[in-house]
Amino acid sequence: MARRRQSVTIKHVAADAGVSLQTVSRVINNEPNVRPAMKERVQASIDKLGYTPSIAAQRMSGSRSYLIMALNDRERTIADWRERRGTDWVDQMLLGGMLTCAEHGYRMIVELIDTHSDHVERELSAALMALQPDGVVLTPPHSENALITGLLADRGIPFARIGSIAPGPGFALTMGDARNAFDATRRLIELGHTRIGMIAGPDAYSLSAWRVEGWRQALSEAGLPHEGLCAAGDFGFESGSDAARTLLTQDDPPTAIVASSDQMALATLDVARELGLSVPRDLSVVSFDNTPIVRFTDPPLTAVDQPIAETISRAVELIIRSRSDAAPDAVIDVEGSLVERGSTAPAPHLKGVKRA
Amino acid sequence: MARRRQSVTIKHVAADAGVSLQTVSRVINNEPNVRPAMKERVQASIDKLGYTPSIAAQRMSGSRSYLIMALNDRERTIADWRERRGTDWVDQMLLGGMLTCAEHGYRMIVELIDTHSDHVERELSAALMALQPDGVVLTPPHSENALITGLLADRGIPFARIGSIAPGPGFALTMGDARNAFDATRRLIELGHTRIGMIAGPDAYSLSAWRVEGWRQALSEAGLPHEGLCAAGDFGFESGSDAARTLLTQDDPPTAIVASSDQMALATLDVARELGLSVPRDLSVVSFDNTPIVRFTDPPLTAVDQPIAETISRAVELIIRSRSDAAPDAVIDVEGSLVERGSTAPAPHLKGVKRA
DNA sequence: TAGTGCCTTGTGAACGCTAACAATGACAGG
DNA sequence: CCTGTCATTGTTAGCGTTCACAAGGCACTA
Repeated sequence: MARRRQSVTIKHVAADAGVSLQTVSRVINNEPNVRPAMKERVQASIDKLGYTPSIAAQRMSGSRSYLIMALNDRERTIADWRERRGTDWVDQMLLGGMLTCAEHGYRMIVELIDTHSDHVERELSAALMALQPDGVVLTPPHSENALITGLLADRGIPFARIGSIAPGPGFALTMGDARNAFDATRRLIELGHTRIGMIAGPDAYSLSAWRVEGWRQALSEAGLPHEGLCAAGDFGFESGSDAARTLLTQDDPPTAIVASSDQMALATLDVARELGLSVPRDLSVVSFDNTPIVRFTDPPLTAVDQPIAETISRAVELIIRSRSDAAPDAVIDVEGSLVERGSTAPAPHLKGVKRA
Repeated sequence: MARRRQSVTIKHVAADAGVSLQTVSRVINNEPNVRPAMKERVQASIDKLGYTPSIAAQRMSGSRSYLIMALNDRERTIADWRERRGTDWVDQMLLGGMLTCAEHGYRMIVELIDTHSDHVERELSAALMALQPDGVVLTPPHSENALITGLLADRGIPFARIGSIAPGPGFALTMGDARNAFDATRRLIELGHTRIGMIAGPDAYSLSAWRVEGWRQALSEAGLPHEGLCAAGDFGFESGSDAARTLLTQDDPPTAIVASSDQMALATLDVARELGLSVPRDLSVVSFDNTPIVRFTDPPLTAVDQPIAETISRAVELIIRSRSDAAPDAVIDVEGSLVERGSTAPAPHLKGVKRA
């Protein structure tokens, strides 16, 4: 009820140390021209009174807000929540991003915005005004949204596009999706598979396209077919079931499937079981993301490890550092890897497996 | 580089509408005494210019910050991240809390603080000053920390204690841990189990104690023993393995185990496999939390559904509403439930199962 | 008609902090 | 000894918003 003002302000510190406000401000911000003795005296007062600057006031006077805004797709986030899916992105983002922010004295705040909405610009603008972040991390599919990147570039706010390979304004951080899909497919080919299916992600995500591209290229190089072997989902479990069913119930079904997300791979395991196929004996499955869940499935999933947390962490560092350096837009490639578990095996010798 | 001031401020709106700043402010805050015609005119200017208030400035002048701070245990969060565990709390909190905040025009920001540190007060104080949140959500084990609750109560900041049943300052929101543990144990007894083990959480969490209490009470009521059947972990996978091993390698091992977290239940499945025990034939397992992962294990886990997201959501609503109403401290009980899956079955008929 | 009160709008001051500039002092070079 | 330069500190104004209060308008009453 009682509107409580800031308990200890810079004014109190200044009074206690017997100096001007500005001097205290200088100490707080570690500015160069302060005599060591003075600095020490002020610091003592700060410690004594337990003073911490208010970022609201700092931001007001044109300084940093020490806030990095992570922009996430609202639709997808809500869907994840409703269906009680694991939230691969959100938690990785938070953990990787928040901890890195904290290391540098920053904070991360997650903001949800609909990508497909007509109000993207409006909403983003509002969020920027309200929070005054020093930088923004864009996750797919926002990373590809020209309205968003344009607005941020216009305002001169440093930002990073996660999972986007296209050069352009801001930092682009890719996790090598094409290469990872290529390697995973290549591995399946080495295991003797000749019909290898792909469950792609939604079109709005350019990384979906890159994964499909890697898969297709590996097949081409080996002279294997890809026609009719690709079905698309939305990264979620349900859509994965549909896609897997489509692929596995066709005339000459694949003996291996690369799924563009862990959830869709889980769905593939379910569908396989339903069709009487044993994994990995009759069907090999490789998933993308390698979120914690895949270690505990039956069988544990061979997965492409997409180092999401590390990528976000890198993004945050780039943004924070870009304040001091002149910010050169750059494309950063974070290395992924294939983690082999129990869901992949040599191709079945008996061709044309019958289903239940 | 160029220090960019707020693009559209209240001043621009006032000029555009030809009124004073205060009038615009009144419209923004939906204050009563504004003539409809006036309100409409100002609103038109706001829409036209795409104006959004800066929360920094709002907070500066003593108004709300529209920020709710969620306080999480830093140690545990970092551990979750390092071990690539699923983050049951963080993502549920975010999803439940953030969405509810958004509905009311608020934002949620997650702040990590070490509970065991000597600097709790210091860190919390700093966070409060920096962010000026309108309310705070405390998750275990912070919910039990008198230093934290005391400080918040002193400052008159509304806050909620998640997973704490003790009355005291702030809202207490419990998920009925004791009752849920009781029900789960009761169910195992109905299935004919007579030796039922418990893998408890760490002492710092009072909900650990409540779960143990529920388990013990169910056993007592049925005249079953509990001595030597409880081992403690830290909610994480590794500690769960140790605890499960301790319970299952004793002379007269339990035929059913209630684990205080999904991760520890997963570990129990692993240890059972390692010892040559088949779940649920030789051993029934019930877990706590019901995070998404438990649907996909082998076998799928019977789990106590702790409605974390809903609880956080309730907490946020209480906090937001407490601004207007006089805030009566209250204890809210959110109903949990038992979700039966494949990891529970009637007690094995052959007693004294030998292990490999 | 003047007085009373409410409803509506406007006016300064303040919130906590920093940028820009001014002022002070020390020290070196001429 | 004077002057210029640099390092250090202080002073003023302003960031965008709301609070407390003042002022004006109108309707109704006496």
